[in-house]
Amino acid sequence: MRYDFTAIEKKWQGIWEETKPFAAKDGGSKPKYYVLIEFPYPSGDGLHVGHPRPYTAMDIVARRRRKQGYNVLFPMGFDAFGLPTENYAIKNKIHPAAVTKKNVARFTEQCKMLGYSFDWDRAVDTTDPEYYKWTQWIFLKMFEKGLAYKASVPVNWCTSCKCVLANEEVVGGVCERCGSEVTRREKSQWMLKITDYAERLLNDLASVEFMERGRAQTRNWIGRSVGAEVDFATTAGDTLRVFTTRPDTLFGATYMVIAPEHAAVEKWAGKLKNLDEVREYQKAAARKSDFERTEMSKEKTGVRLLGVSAMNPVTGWEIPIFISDYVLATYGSGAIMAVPGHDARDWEFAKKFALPIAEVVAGGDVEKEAFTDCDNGVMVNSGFLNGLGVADAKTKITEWLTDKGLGEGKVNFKLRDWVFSRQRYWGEPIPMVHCERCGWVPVPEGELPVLLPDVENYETTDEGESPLAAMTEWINTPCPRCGGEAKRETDTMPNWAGSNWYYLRYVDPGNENEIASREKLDYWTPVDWYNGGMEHTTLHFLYSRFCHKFLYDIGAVPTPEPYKKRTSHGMILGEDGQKMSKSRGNVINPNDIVREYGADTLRLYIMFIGDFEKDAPWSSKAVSGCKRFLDRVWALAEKPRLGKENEYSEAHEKAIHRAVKKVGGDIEAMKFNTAIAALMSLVNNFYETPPSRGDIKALLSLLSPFAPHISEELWELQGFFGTSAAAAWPSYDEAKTLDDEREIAVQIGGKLRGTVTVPSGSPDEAIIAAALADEKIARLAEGREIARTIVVKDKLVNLILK
RNA sequence: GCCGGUGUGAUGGAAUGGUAGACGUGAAGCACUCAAAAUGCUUUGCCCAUUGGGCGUGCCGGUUCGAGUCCGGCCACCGGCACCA
Repeated sequence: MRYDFTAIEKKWQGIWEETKPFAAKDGGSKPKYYVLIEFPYPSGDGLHVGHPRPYTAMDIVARRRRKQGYNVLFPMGFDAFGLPTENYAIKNKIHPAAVTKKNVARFTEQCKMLGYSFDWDRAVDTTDPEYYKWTQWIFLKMFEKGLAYKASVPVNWCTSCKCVLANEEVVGGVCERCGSEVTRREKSQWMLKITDYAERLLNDLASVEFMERGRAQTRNWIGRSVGAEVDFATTAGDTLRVFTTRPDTLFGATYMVIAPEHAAVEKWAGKLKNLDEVREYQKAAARKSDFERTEMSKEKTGVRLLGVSAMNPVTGWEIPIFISDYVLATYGSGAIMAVPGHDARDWEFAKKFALPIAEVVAGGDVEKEAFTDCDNGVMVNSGFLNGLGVADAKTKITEWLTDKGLGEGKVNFKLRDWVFSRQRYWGEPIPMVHCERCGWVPVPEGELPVLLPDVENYETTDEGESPLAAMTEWINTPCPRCGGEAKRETDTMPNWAGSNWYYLRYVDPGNENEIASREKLDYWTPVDWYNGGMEHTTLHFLYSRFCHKFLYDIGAVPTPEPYKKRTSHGMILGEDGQKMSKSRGNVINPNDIVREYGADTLRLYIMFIGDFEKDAPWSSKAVSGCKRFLDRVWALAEKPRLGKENEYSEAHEKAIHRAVKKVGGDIEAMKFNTAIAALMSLVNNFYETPPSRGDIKALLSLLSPFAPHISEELWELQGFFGTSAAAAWPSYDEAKTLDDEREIAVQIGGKLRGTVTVPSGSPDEAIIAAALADEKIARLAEGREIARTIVVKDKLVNLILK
């Protein structure tokens, strides 16, 4: 009989649909294990061949865990709010909810086609009001705790999406989603105080198992720096506060620079003798896009404020103040003390404006260039700091500043608060009401969810207002506090809002009274293993950790971190080695592969394709290698075999024990490619010496997480007990993985000169004797004294000759 | 510039400091076949050669009996951050 993958896969998918063998039970005697993949955005294009990589990987983990006796939760859902759906709806004049429904149905069907063991009864959809009710509830709680606030801030505005973007969504000066230009706009926006959690998000990363690449990326993004704030008195009679990481160089501060937007300019306007010039510079800076402003190669510009100057608190010098766009308004206090002797940017600026450059750490030549690499230097020209090392000087000056009330130690972060408003339709309404009398008032919890109303037009207005702004009867609502006239917030949440907490909902998806019951959260959380894309490290992954920590603080969840272990996969590239895209015409559709080779072959190939963490180009040719492997398995296992079901043949016992060890270990290390290679080797062995019934059973049990349909079919054909999915993962005996005899490499002076075969575990002397007994080795060693021998048990002997 | 990662046959990629190139693709050959496909088996890093030997993991050094692996210094590519004081 031929391997009819189409019929087999259809048959088993039908059985799984009906008997739900992968449904997770809340509680029980087995240990729990929560496996999570990032739920997809159900786009109109359907599943991309990139999706099956993480899905298959985690399906393998989930299926293996079940075989190991765990109670496994492996859920799936849809992150369905978002722009593409909205744009599609606008273009085709369909309601986004209808588009979403269709896309979700298609994704679901495709996942089922690939045989994933998701617990479909727990599927969530972020656009379901019963779901977003809780997304809104979390927002209300954040508002209650002062973590959600409305502020007028300069925001990133995507000119094409007509929408505000979070900093995380701007990549290289353009919109992460559409690649269009991003400009600055001042807008009143809901903000989330993620900065309050910066320290914890950074520190607690230590308790998450995560690759170094991801940790480093998170560290960069949070951007913690330690320094001090210092107050400089000014001739305007006030003080100017700066942040510096180098308080030790305070004696070298010869001028100050403030950002063009700094409030002090307005405050001092009356005193400035060159106000016109200053205004001109401010205007020019405002015109520039962020991207232009931050271009490094650009020459420094600035204007000196005439009429106001500052005083260096330690030297007593009167020092000039400049405005320049190399100082950012949004970091620290928007002002710096410039130490041209020890900062490259300040040095460049000082040279251009002919400002004095003071050396305060010995060792460089500050006239030639800034001496910045001076952590081990010694302080000079620095009064009471002279002779101290840089580190000691930092401590001493910070103490001194604190004593005198001139400043204090301070930690700053690059991380900014999260802009949480979007001027779009297809998102969760922000459950807030604005009342002239009471200000911003939260919608009472009992009135959640605030439903998205049906509107005629989904397009953002040209003024940048949400389509909801045109819905007067929806907008006008009594103030929940005073009952007076009030208006609803018309902005919606960004599409990250729903994905912040979805893993909590899977635990208890039908709960009408809370996010999830405490009992179920206690049982299932934290997520044991979470796999997702590297591109979400500073977006979804960071956001959801923040959200989770907040929920922990208000007692809504039992753990401070949502995920125990995080892994990431590489991209599947086109055959040309380029990113797959419609415009390049190098897109592989999983449906085509399933039709031609079957789901099991696709699953196997996508795992065999290469190192899971690295990008890998698709190869149409190489797919057939995996199909060939399954054909070979089929041909072996469809025949009746001799022997007992639960015994291995003598010929293959060792190979099987080895394969069990290798495949299991490789799955844990996400080295699926070598796990499959080990299975292929085992099958190659079976072709050399026919396997027994028990040998076949072991092979199918190991293969079952990778290629579940064919494994199940052959399992049934062989009449083995139960199903391959439910059968226990085979155990191995270390002693049985070892050969009786070992081939020992014989080196002379470190160079391989031959091999000898000795019994396993032979003592060193026996190995040396065997090596010297070898004809070739004996010849090479003849007449020369052996100065030294190195023996690596069961592996190698190295003879050092004089 | 800072942080992180990667560099191995024609090719995707394997190798806890211990026989480099597992497994797969591709290629070549043999068997089966009228023939082809499919399948099965064999070979396949480079160079010289008769046994055999030399050279090989981006480059240059070092440590070691022994280095793809560890250390120092470079080069290239990829990713993140980037005038963050």
